[in-house]
Amino acid sequence: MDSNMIKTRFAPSPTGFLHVGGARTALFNWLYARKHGGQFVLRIEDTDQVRSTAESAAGILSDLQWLGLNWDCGPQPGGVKNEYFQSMRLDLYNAHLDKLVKDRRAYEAYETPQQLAAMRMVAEKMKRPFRYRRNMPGRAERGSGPTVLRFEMPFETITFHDLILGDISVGGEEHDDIIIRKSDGFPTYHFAVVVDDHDMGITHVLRAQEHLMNTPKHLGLYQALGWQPPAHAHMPLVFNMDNTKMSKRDKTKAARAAAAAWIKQGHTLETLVEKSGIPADQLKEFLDKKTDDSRLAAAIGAALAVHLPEIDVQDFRRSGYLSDALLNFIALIGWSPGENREILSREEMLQLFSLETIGKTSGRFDRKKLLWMNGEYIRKRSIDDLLHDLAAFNAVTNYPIKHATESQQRDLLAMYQERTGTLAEMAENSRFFFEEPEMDAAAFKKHVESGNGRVLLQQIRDMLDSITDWSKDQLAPVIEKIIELGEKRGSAPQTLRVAVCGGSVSPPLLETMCLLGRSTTLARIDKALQKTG
RNA sequence: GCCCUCAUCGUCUAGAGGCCUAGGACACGGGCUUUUCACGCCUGUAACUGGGGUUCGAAUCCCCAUGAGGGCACCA
Repeated sequence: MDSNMIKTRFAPSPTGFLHVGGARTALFNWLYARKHGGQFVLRIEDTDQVRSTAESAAGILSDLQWLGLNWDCGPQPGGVKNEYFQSMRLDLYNAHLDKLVKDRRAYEAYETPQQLAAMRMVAEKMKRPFRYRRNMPGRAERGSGPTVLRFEMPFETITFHDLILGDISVGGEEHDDIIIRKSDGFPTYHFAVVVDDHDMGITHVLRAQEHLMNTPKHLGLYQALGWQPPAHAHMPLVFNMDNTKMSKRDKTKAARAAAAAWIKQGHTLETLVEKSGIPADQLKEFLDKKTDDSRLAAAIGAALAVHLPEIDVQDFRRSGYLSDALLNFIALIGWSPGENREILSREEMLQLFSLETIGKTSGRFDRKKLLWMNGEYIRKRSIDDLLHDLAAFNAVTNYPIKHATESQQRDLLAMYQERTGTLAEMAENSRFFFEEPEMDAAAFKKHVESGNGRVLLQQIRDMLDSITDWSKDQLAPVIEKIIELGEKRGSAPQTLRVAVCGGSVSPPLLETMCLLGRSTTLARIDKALQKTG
């Protein structure tokens, strides 16, 4: 192995789903490693015993796989915990912890959380920042509280060169002696990252700017352990359009608002319990903001047919975004390939990517642009590729298109490719192919009931009925004739469309009726005729 | 409160002292095309946060102000 080989990592904590921000961090690390023929490591930072779950780790792996961000070292999808889970590396951390204690760089501290809170309060009253230091007065006595290990930070200015932001300096008086081993015996994040990044030979740490102020702490640890630190690069953050942080709370907030609006309309809580399938007590807790479970938010959103903002990678997948489009869009927040390039394949991204072209300013997540880009991807893609995308989409959703045959799916993809922004939009709009549509009353009134709609429809029915071979070739000339029917060009096809599709919008009638088949088409026309009585 | 970072159209961005009358894309407006909805094509509106320097010349360099964001946990 080349000792100069570049090695990056993505190190999520398994306390929830993979967030788009995390996906971007993973992407940039992946790009950097792949571009330079290096390695990309995936490490699960599960040192928080309370919040970490195996389920969440598995979800992160599958989201990364969906995005196509493959890793060279890391957990095995579907496998048991291996050495890329921090909870499996306690011996290693303890060995280095012991060494720091022996070197007198780490020491025990005994304050209770309450005592620490009180100390912070005092500092705040004095309008001074609270810094825990070994030589500070009033430290708790041994045995008086839980035992943690703290690292004695040097009292000196720490300067480092960030590959994106340039030189960053933090004065000695700003540091404090961070906890490196918690009272439960687990290392804290700060300690575990340093040990692991060193142990795994990570050469470049590319992470979000929210970690910028952690870097001096980590550098202090590297120095104390006698290790060469990796290069650091802090990327700009991504926000919502209103400049708020993108978080799962956006989903719960939207769901609560929808529920409140529903109840305000005069509906009862019980009907919501029924519609959403959420037990009453859980629903109440959620609405009272006692829990932030995004699953409940999703159930409420589905029950009330309101769209919740996508935040996690799987939200975007369920909404019918293609992984390539999502990746492309995410890459362009904070990075510009130059030359006015925007739509980029993975290969092109790899070719154009560099740390120098990553910007410094934080960006906003413009869903409208993502929607446009997703449409571009759908339009440019082959039906074969779209079929794969659709399969991945169907695996996590439950629209009727899920149960369609491959040939039907192909036909639908061909029909909707030019007129849909997402697979979910297509799945929703194509419902009428599979189930009897609920008639759009306004459209029915306008195009079928009023004027000579009924007469036109009867005429159309007769013309269609005479077709023996229900094929595109036979249907095409008939549709041409239908277009000319009636006094206003185009009004007859609308009458037919409403009768057959249940609304005034559908793909072109030729393809639509072809896929629908003769008997269904005629039956729906008959039903519409009957309805006009 | 303290520390750190950032600052070009509504949004993502190009721009490394003269190529800037500031370019591209999304969004928005107008038009063409059209069996609906879209797609597509043409076209328009729209920005260098403010103030001081430096320089023959500043969106670009420096300083200050302002604004925005991040960090200050036994979370990562």
